[in-house]
Amino acid sequence: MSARQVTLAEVAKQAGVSLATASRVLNGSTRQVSEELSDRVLRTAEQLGYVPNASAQALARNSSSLVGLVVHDITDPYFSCIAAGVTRVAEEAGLVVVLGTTGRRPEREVELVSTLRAHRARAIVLAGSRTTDRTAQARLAAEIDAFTEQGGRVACVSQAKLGTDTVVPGNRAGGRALARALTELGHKRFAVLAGPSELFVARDRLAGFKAGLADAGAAPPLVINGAFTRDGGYEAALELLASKSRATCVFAVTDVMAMGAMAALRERGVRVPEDMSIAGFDDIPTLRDTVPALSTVRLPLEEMGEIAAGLVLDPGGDEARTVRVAGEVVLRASTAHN
Amino acid sequence: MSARQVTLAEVAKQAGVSLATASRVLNGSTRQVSEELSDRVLRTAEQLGYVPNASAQALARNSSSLVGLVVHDITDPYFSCIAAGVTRVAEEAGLVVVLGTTGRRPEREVELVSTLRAHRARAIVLAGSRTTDRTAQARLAAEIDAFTEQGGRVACVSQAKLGTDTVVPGNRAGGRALARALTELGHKRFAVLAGPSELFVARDRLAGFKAGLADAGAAPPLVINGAFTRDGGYEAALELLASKSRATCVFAVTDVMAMGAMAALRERGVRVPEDMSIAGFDDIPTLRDTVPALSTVRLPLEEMGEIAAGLVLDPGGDEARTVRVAGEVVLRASTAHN
DNA sequence: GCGTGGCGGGAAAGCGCTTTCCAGCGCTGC
DNA sequence: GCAGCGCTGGAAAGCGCTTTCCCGCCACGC
Repeated sequence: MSARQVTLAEVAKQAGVSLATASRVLNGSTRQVSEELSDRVLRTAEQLGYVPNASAQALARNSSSLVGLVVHDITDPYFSCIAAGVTRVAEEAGLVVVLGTTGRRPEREVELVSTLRAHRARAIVLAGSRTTDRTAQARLAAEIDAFTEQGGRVACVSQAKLGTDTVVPGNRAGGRALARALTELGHKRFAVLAGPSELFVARDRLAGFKAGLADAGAAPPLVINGAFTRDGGYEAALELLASKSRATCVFAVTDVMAMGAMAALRERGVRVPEDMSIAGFDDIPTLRDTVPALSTVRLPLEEMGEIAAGLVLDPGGDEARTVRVAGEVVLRASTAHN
Repeated sequence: MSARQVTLAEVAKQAGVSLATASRVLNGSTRQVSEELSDRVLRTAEQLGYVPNASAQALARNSSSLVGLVVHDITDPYFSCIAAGVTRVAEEAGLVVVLGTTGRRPEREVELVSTLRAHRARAIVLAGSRTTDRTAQARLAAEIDAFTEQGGRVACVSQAKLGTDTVVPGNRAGGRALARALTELGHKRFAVLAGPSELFVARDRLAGFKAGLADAGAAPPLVINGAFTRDGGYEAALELLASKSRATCVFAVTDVMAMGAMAALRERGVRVPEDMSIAGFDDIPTLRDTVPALSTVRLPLEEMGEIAAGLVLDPGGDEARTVRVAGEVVLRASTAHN
C-alpha cells in the first residue's frame, strides 16, 4: 500500500534532467527549455503519473490555487446560485473553491476568513449579507485586512462597507420600482415582511420600497421584522394576519421569506392573489414551480457570483471596485389588481 | 504593504524558545512542554497574530485538512442538502471543504479527484450518481485508487461499484414501497419518468417501482426516459401527454423531475391530482412549498451527507463499509384515490 | 583572436513547518 | 555513589517544489 506519490525529483531523475528543468517544463516558467528535454520530461511525467504536490507549490510560491467562498447556508437557493456562478468561474481559471458556511453567525465568518488566510487562499468571495453589528464588523474587517496585506483579494456580494470589491444588487432601486409597480395595480395599503432590522440587504429593500410608496403617494407600510428565512417569512405572515392590518398587498424582502409567507396564508385560508397579493425579491429558480407564480424583483444570481469571482481573480488596481447589478420587477400571478 | 505573515520562527524567537518547542506548543504534539514555556509561546503567538501556514503544515505532515466534495450541480436541492450535511461534519472536525462541480460530465469528475489528490486532500465525498459508462468508470476507479494508495479516503453517496465506503439510499425498496402505496390508492395504469437509463439511481428506483407494481398485480408502467433535471421532467411529461397513454398516476424518479412534470401538466390543463396523480422521490426541502404538495419517498438528505462525511473522516478498517438509508413513503396531496 | 552577450542547464538556497535525534538533567534503585 | 531511566529542550534534517544565481556554450563584432 501507500505507493508514495511520484515527486518531481523522481521525474527529473528518470528523465535525466535537473530538478530545475523538470520544474520549468511542468509548470511553464518564463524560462525556455529546449524541445528535446521538454519532451523527455513531459513523457516521463505522463508515464509515471506525476501529479504536482499542491501544498509544496503553494509553499514555494507563497500562494495557493484556493478561492474561498463564504455563504450563510448552502441550501438556500440564493446562495447556491451564487455559489454556482463562483465555482464556474473559478474552475475555468483552474482554481479550486473552498466552501465555508456560517450558519449566519458573524464569529464563524471571521473564523472562516482566518482559516482561508492560513491556507493562503488567493481570494475570498463573501456572499453573506453584512450586519450593522459594529464589533463583529470590526473583527471581520481586521481579518480581511490581514488577508489582503498578505496578498489575498476579497470581494463581497451585496452591500459591504469593508473597502473591498463589491457586487451590489439594486436593492433600493428594486424595492422602489416594485412599490411603484404594485401601487399601479391599485394597491393602497401595504405590509412588509422585513427580515432582521440589522441586515443591510433587508434595510435597503425596505427603504426602497417605502420610497416607492411615497413616490406614489401611498401610506407607509406596516413593517414586520423576523428571521431572514422561510420560517421567518411564515411567522411574520402569521403575525401580519393576527395584526388585523387592512393591507391588501405584502412584500417579503426575499423570495425565500415570501415562500414561507405564502404557506402561512394558504394554511389560514387567505387566497393569493384574490384576498392578498404578495411579492418577493431575488427570483430564485425554485420560483418557477410555485403556484401561484410569485411576483418578484429579479436578480441575476449566478451572474452575480460570476462577477464577484471575476473581480476577485482579476489583478485589478488597488481601488475598490463596485459593480452594480440592477433588479428587474417581474409581475406574475401572485399579485393582482386591486 | 504586504506585511508578511508572521512565521513560527518569529514567534519562537520572540518567545525565546526553539522552533521545535514553539511548534509543539502551538500544534499539540505528543510531547510535553513545561507550562512556563508553553504560556510564553501562547502569549507571543496571540500577540503577534500568528496563523500557521496550512500549506507548510500539509507539506511537513504530508496530509492536509482538506475534504473534497464532488457534486453535479450545487443549485440542485438534492446536492445542496447533502453538501450542507458534509460541510457541517467537516467543519466540526476542523476541516475545510473543497467544492467541485461536475456539471454531470464524467471526465470532470476524474479531473476533480485528481486535483484533490494534488492537494493531498484527506478525504473525498463523491455525491453524484454513478453511470454505467464503463470507460469513464474505469478511469475514475483508477484515479480513486491512486488517491487511496496515497492515504486518502473516499466515500460515495448512492450506489457505487467503486469499492469505497458508501451511503446507499433504499432506492429499490423505496420505489417498491411507493408503487404499492399508489396501487393501494386504486391506480392501475402507471407511467414512470425515468431519467437517463445509464444512471444507477434512476435504474434502481425504476426497477423497485416495477417490482412493486408486479407485487400488486398491476401492469408494467409506461417508461419515458429523459434528462435527470427539472427540464428533463418537463419534457418527459409532455411526451407522456402526447403518448395518449391512459396512465392515471405518474412517478418521476426524482422530486426535481416531478416539479418539472407538474409544470408541464399544469400548462396543459391537466389537473393534479384530479386528472393525474404524481409522485416523486427524495423529499427535497423545496417541496414544502409546492401546491399541490408532492407525494414522494423521503430520504434524509442532510443526514446522508453527514454519514458520508462521518465514514470518510473516521479512520475505519480497510473494509469498504456500506450504510443503508431507508426511504419512507410520504403521501401528500398530489396523489389521489382512483 | 578574443571580449561581450545571450541563452539553456544545473546546483542549491530557501518556503514554513514537523519530527527525529541527541544532550542535559534530576531521579530512582542497587 | 553511580549506572540507568524518563523527561524536556534544541539542532537539524527533511517535506516537494520554485527560483536565484552561476556556469559553460555559442554567435557575434571589432
